Amino acid sequence: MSLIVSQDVDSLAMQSYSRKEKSLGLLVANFLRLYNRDDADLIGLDDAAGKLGVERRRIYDVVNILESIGVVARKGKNQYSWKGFEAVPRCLDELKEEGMREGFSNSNINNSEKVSNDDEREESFNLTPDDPENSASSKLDNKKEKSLWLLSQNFVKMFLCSNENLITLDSAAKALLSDSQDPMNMRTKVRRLYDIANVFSSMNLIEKTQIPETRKPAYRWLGTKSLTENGSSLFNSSEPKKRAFGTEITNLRTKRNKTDYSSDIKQIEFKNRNEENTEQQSKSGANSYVFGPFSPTSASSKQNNNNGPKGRLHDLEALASTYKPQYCNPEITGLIGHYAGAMKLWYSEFNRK
DNA sequence: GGCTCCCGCCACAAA
DNA sequence: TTTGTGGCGGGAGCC
Repeated sequence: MSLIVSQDVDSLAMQSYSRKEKSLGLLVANFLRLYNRDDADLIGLDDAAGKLGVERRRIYDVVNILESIGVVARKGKNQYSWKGFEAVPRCLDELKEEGMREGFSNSNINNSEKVSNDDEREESFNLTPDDPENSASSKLDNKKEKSLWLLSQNFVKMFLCSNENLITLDSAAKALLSDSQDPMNMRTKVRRLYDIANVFSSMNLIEKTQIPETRKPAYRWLGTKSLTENGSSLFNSSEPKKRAFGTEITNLRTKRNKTDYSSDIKQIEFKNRNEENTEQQSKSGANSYVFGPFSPTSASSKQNNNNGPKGRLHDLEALASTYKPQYCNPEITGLIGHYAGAMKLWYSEFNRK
């Protein structure tokens, strides 16, 4: 088996980082799948990050964008409440109304149009935008103006209020840049619009397409129909899941990531804690694995039904295949190789005796 | 080679 | 001072 393991280790090392599996779109789909259920109420950011196996920072991106269309609402520090897809149509109506008032029309998509400032978030930013003396508040104003939440709302307004069927991110960025047309600002804004577009695409609110004449990538508004019709099933936690963040790791940490064992361990622990709730359960075989002295803490209570050495060996191999990308940093894989070798020795001794 | 967008640094606010 | 929040842009994967 050590041969198998060492081959696995080698192949692991060969595997590369996959960007698609870490996308914000996929993350948001998993987020929605996680919380789109009847008993969902409060969402803790740490909890979400832990369950989805991502850094907290990414959860901020997700909730900020989702908040902009009313799926979640900020309750307080570290906490959001789940509003659900039912809240979206109403939120979009309000955004459309606002957008119309603010002049988000076809004519000013290529204008540097302003930014809305009449919303509940103002409370948390505590703005006094009319006070030029107040540099702190103007800083906040500036920050707010650049927030993902607001950018997201304005992006939606562009779709809702303009007659334009297709909107490119470039034109959106130009239209939404309130201050300058500085290329650096443009680049930054476009980056953020990519984030937002990915989230909305994964929710089927918009769809990526091309402008027929120029073949330039553009987005088309699909609206809430597919969201309200499919949303409940598409993101329903009772539905069979696709790969969920943190429950099945297929991505490797290579260049893009610092070596972070704690998150590896956290993900293992989370997986074991939640195995019974995941689709992975039946095929992983890992939940029946008896861990050795180095088992994840939460796994210790799981007992193996298959007590024979061969069964264990089989489980070990199943475990190796189930978890193999998890251990893809040199130190961890080296460690696994070491213990796999030791266990092989132990099993052969055991069989002989 | 340009497009796309993940990742995490770091500034700033809040506790 | 610590913790929470999230803007920002470098740079790497993708096409």
